[in-house]
Amino acid sequence: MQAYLNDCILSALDAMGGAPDGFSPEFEQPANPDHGDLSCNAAMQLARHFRKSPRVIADELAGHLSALPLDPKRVASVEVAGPGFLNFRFADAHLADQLKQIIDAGAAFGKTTSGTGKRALVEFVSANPTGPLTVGHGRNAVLGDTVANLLEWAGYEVDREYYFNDAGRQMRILGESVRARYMAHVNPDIPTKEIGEGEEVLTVPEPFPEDGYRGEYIDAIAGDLFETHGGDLDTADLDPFKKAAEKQIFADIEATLKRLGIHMDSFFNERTLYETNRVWEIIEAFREKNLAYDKDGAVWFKTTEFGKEADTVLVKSTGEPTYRLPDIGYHADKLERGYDLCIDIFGADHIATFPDVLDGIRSLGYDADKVDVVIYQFVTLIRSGEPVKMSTRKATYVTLDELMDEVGDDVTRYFFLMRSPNTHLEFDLDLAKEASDKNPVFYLQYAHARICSILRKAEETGLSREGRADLGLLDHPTEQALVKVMMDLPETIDRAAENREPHRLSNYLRDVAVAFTQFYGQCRIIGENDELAKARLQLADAARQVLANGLSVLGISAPERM
RNA sequence: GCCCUCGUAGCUCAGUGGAUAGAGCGUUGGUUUCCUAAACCAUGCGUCGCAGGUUCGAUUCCUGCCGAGGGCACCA
Repeated sequence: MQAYLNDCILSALDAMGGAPDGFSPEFEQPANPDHGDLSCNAAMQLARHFRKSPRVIADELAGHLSALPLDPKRVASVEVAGPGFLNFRFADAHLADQLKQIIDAGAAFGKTTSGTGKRALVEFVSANPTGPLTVGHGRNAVLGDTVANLLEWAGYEVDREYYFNDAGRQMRILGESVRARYMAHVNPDIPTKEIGEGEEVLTVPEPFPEDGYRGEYIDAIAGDLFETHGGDLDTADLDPFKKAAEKQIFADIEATLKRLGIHMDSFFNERTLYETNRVWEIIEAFREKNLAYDKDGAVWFKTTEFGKEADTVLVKSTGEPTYRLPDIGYHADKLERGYDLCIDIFGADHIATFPDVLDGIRSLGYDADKVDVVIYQFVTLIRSGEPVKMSTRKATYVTLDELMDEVGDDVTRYFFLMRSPNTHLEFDLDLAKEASDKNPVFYLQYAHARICSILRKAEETGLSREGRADLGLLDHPTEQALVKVMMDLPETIDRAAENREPHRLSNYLRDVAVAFTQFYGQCRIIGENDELAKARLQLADAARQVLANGLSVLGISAPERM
């Protein structure tokens, strides 16, 4: 429709002496229904060009448009309003036609082709296996998975990847923490000590590292080791403890993700980048380009070349690379795998780190424009009106599993998706628990369940929705409003995918549910004459389909009964 | 000090350079012989942080200031 009107306006402009090169009219859906179904601001844009007031230009445009003339099956009216808007009203036949298209597309309605033929990789979660996923990881996980879903609906072929490192300092401390707990299982009389200060004081076995992991899961892993091996494990060797912890924690992480409906296509271990020598090859490449040099026993990256205030370290004097080096290698690897788009989902604390990585891969000759970073702001947990400070190591956190136990899987996903990624998310636990039945997600699901109920009841009364119906009978304002909002699903998905902003879809689905509920409140289906009932049944079924499609993109269930 | 994000209704937040800035929650009142009341209808709620600039037009873009959060390690 917009393409059609675009052409019409351009030919009208030709008749008026032509528009400037490269001009294309802008369209928008007016917020106020009195302003029609689609409005165009061409007259205002061209005020300077024609040296006339927008109002006059709009009148002339409208005149030429009616002389074309406009297809009466699509456009019912065009009028000039406000400072010079051209407001178009769609013909009823057009709406019926759109509804038919929604019905025919069915479960595929909403899919677009903007990414067709392109491959995308979404990297998310990427937590090192040092503890259970927390609420903070939850936002990352749900955001990443939903962005991936959106890209799939926009036509991309999408892979989901989890990047991790099981070799660093954190993992060593993890192993030491488990080992100390294990030693206490073997010898319950082992000397203890106190670590931490104030309210955070914890009594631990003597070998427990000062900054060790305090969570109960550590002791559970140690307990399992003791049950399996008794006291036979050699505590001089840290490796078995680290391995056992990693294995168990990864299993827990995967189980949590599965509960959220998330499946990773691949796990990428940072170690690979060392085994293939890629990181050292990158350093050599940088040296050749005069972007790396030695100083104080470390290898430095000349980030000043890219406008930074200071150079940064690539390899510490201990010989251990900083995160930058493997990250550059990892992104190079992704791009070599042929992806057209690589998306990273990062918390706001990583906001300053990725420019180095992008500069790095760009200077290696890769197309850094294919990398897109989604930054989300932190989740602030509120418990009893107080913010909860979270630390994995101190075990003052709420796990994702606990959250799902409290509020349910669908609410958890929806909560993380209902706000823009770049706003701080205030998560009031008490509110989420106590008032969970007031969560908007239920409103969407309820609308879906209600339609399913109507469809069941219609079937019982022998009313069929199969076959041809006269959709032109749907002329009630609430029916037309519903069709109009349903038509927007593909564009909403496209925009949400393009901007990596799932909340656009959450908000949209609420609009659909509202439009359906208003229709439901004013129009009956069962009990009307057969022709009208059938048309309305198909309309309701289409609304059900739109809700179901949208919810599936969000990864939220669409129940048939509630 | 420098960088990033945010500042919109009592609260939590939407808002594509456009017309009278929206929704949920909360407030108050009403609605059920009727396809799900987990609902609907009505109701009030605003110096869009402040000041400039660009524009026919700015909550939206630019600059400065104020405020909140995050980041500025040989941590990730």
